[in-house]
Amino acid sequence: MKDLGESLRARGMRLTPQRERIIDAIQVLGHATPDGLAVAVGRDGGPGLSLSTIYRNLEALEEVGVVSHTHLGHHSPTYHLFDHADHLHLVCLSCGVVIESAVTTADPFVGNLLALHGFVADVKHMAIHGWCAACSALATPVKEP
Amino acid sequence: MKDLGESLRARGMRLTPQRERIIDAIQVLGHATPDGLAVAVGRDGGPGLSLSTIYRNLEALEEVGVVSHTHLGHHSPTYHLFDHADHLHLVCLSCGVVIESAVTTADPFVGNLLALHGFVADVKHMAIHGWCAACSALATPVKEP
DNA sequence: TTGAATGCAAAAAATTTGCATATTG
DNA sequence: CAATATGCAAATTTTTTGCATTCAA
Repeated sequence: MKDLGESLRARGMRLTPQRERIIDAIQVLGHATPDGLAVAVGRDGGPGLSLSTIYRNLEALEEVGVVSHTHLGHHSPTYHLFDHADHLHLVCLSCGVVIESAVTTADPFVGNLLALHGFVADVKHMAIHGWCAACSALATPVKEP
Repeated sequence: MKDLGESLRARGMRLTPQRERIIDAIQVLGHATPDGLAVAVGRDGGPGLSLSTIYRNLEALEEVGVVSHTHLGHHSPTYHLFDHADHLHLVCLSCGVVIESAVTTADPFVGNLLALHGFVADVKHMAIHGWCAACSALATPVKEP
């Protein structure tokens, strides 16, 4: 990632301490939900951040390309650093575990979609749901998280 | 789909007019969000249904296996008849169009996931995001719906 | 008749917005 | 100094829940 301050300034945005703390927290957490971030940021020594600041900044940072988000399930959009975005997410509907897999795993599928529909797929954006090895062995699929 | 009334009764559930109207509306709409259903059901001649009735029944009907839902995006879980569930959804991040594709399109991908991770994928449950032919031609990807 | 289902209103959760104040560049 | 960000509180939006009443079987 280039210099964060510059990327922001290039767009008329500013580098505030809040933004730095949010990024640090995302880095520590790997995948972070907005209110998971609120909690994490509260633990970094500084004062807590307002939820609205978090929401607004996630949006801003995403625009600048520093973070991106994925939908792991019903509720949670989760954010991660853009650098760390190069994998797709497998979410177990039974136990909720999140597995990361190389994007290349999806290459043949992505190729099919392009060939058949002219559709350029971003497989990373939404998680793939299903059942992990352990849970599918038990063969007792349960409801969604 | 076998007899709906029986499937319900077999589980101690009842076949109410509301449930029939909800199913009819889903059939008409193809893909329906909870409050899209509220509107649609309001147009079928009868009185409107309470939103809570709709939510509760979608859950009930899903348990019985009559309908299932998919996440097309941030917000909307969308419901369809189980019969109509045999395709995966491609959602354009730019124009929002929803394309349906055969599940077999994903077979190689699903096979990879099973081989690499022992993960049994349900590719239908979450939509695949990306850019449709028209929008990717314009090469101006925009934000999420 | 009796337990399941409905409707309404109130409660929760998750985001978004308005606005005065503080801060960055 | 000017314009962007912040914090707080209030407004939205979406879904869930409690409870008295109604209705299917």
